[in-house]
Amino acid sequence: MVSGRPGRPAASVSYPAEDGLSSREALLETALQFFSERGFKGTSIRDIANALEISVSNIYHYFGSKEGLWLAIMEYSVKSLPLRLENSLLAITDPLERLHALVMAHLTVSASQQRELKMIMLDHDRMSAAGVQANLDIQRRVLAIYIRELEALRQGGLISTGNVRILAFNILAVINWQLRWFRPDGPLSAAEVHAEIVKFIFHGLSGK
Amino acid sequence: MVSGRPGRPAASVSYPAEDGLSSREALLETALQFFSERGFKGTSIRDIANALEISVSNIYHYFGSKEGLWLAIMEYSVKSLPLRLENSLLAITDPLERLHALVMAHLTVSASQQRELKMIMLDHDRMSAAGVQANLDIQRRVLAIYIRELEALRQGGLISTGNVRILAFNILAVINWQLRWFRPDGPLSAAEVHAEIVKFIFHGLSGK
DNA sequence: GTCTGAATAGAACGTTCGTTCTAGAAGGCG
DNA sequence: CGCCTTCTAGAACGAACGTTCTATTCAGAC
Repeated sequence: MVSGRPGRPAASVSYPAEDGLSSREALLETALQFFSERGFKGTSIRDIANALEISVSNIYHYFGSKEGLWLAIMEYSVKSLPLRLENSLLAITDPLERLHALVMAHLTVSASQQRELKMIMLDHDRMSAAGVQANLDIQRRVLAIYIRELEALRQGGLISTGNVRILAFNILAVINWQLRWFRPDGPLSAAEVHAEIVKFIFHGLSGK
Repeated sequence: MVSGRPGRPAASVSYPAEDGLSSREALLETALQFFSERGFKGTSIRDIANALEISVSNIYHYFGSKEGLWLAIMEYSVKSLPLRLENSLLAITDPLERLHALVMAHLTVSASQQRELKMIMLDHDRMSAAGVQANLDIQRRVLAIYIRELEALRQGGLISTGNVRILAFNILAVINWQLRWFRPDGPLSAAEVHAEIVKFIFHGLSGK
């Protein structure tokens, strides 16, 4: 024995984490904060470990690698996005109502998982194949859902567009862009922003 | 003298650059390509130098630092964006026509400087204060132009919105998002995409 | 009580990073 | 020609990076 205090924390003081989080949970939470603010390349594992005042060994113990940590965050959150969007459509048949429900569900998830969704939007960092592939896969599946719903609208004569794909990108644009500029602690409420976005998607500048 | 081939290239072969670009111009072009694809943090100066098969010393000779190279690209391109947008409005008085001209000008610049504008949109890389400040400054000035024009529309009773700021963000969303997904060499023409975007901004899903 | 495995610390490794330093080659000018 | 500035190469440096390794402590099973 040399010195220091390795091994489990002394039980009396809740050591590494704020609150009652386990080390693993604290790592996920802290990594999420850093990744969503500074991206994958912009965040070092020492940043994360130092913020929690623990050793970097913990990251390798729990997640194997830096990318494993990224994928673990994706796993418990963002990965479910396509399914959650599909679920919002289950009981609805009217095409316009379906799209409205889809957008609302998307905005709701955005509000509750702003940082997680920001992570997959910063795709210009290059992580190794598996990581970037997981990101792209989720984005593709979400895009496919929107295209499918818009195509139904178009065939029903409810919208007139030359290209549903461009339309889908435009809708995703306003939803995803909001992740960049909206501040939950700012002057605007999430409900207010969501209402404006929905209005813009369905009627553009001209309002309702 | 040891070996190798330092000094100016042998005049017969146009050495470092493809085509007739000077070393400085070739560096700007190559750096632009890397920065727009992989961001500031994701691009190393050795990436850039190796792609041109020259030494990293050139970057320090011409630009002083990695960030100086970034700022030089901004200087000769993106920095003029706010002015170019203002110029598009000079002869127009009708508020709706002004906004239309603004959007068209913005899309035109986007088409000719897609990579440059992408650079300032990847703001999640953290470069030192001066660099990130220049980025934010440009984005703020563009936002201010849109807000000013939308406010004029609102006061003229031509649009009904609860918040022109959100509206401005929504318009910037579709314009900037297009930088991410549009591929000039893809199946869609720029004109086609621009027309759809304008239609979406002014009328949303419902089309014209 | 002893053993085993999970959890943690801290040093160390090899690589890559941005940058600096030293020096050589070419061009312009007298 | 000789001189000075510009341009270029390449080695080297210190810091930071992701990762590995070794060692230690605690909790629980027996």
